[in-house]
Amino acid sequence: MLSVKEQVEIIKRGAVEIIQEDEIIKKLEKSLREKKPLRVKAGFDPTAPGIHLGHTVLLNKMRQFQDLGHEVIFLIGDFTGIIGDPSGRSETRKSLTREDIEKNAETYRRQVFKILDAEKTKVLFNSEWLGKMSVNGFLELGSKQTVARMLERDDFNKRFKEGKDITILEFYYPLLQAYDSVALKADIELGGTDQKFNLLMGRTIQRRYGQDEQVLILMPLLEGTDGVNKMSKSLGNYIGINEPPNEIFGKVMSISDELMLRYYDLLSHIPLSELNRLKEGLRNDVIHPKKAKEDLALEIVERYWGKDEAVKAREGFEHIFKKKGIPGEIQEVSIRVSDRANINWLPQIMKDNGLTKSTSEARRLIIQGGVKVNDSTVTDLNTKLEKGEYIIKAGKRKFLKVVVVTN
RNA sequence: GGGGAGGUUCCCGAGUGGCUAAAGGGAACAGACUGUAAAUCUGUCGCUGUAACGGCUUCGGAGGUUCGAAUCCUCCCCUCCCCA
Repeated sequence: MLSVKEQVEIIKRGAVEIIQEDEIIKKLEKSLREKKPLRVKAGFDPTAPGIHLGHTVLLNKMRQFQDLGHEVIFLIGDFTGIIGDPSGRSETRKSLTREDIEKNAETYRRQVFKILDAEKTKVLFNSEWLGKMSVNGFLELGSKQTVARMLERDDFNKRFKEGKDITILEFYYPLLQAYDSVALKADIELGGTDQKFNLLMGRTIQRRYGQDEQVLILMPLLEGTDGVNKMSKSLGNYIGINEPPNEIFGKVMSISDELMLRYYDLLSHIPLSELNRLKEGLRNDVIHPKKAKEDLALEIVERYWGKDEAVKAREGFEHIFKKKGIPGEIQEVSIRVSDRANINWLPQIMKDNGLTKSTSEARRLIIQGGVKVNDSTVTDLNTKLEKGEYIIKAGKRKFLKVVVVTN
């Protein structure tokens, strides 16, 4: 095991804030002395099983703890998920069934272990203890915190001042989450900066239950591909680690230069010295931003798909956009003209195969010059594809290979 | 419990009887320019092969008035504000 000093250095990299730094040193010292790993907790929502790069910031940190020999707990907040998170507006709270949660958890595991060490990861569900909590226990938990303290949380405070609804249930959320730390006797909890209040609550509640307080390690939130909002599936600005290599590559290439630096900071594993050299190079125009972005895209794809796929993705990208070619592997459909009227009408084909949502949209795209068949721009709305093979290009990145047969 | 405001197309937000598929902005998409970046400019942005000054669907929900309703009436659902 590494020395305390070395460990702290690794733990601190990338973290926005550590509460409290001297406590983690003490905990690490004790752990080293007693040869007892620290219990590191990180909670995940059971609703969205698609892991994207935003999640990986946290997961990477978890992995580092594993590599340092500590015990990492991947906590799935299934109990809270069943109730449905009340924060936010009247979004339909889909209460998840037991099976849903199991299924999601399974999907989670599969993806998460691309980053975490499966052998060393303990996956737990908080329904295990929250589900068994008695009313007495629940009330006791409620007695551990005051309303005034609760109202310190930004969004509560704001809503309270504006006279907006805050349900009692919402007050219980941070408490339940905090109780997880009690149940787990967590030494450390990892989370995004947006979770600061909730994680702090964990410390308070642990103290009230007579436990040592967990140390908080707050990780930055990764912006999505729009460069503004945090990466999330609902905003559609995410890059999922399960997406095909060329998709990931393409999405990374499409981010702004500014955002690229941010991604380098949060996602790249290259040594700090190298990173600094890169930034310097970009500043002095010695390194072309596109090259830097390619390297980043390559690194990210490689991490989740391996070197071969990453190189292939880059080649595919070059091929399509630099040489204006078409990708090596594209979706292929075959159409039988006699099956249905208009089945070979271009807008219909585009709609049927998901290139556009409607024939109207397809028509617009054609009118705007955004559709190519076999490399030549289509101008005729009445185009029908007769017997043969065609490559349709719709917009910048949608391709379809169509084989038309007559009967 | 009493009084008041409001629910409009992906989002914000105009619109108070026909000229409204519905202003404006944002997002998104396409084209130009590029490094498929950003910025900028231009265009598109409900569906529908008689693609059209056509038809159909849309303005919280259900009915009604009218030649005609997002706009008026009735009932219902929901949100917010003030007072208690």
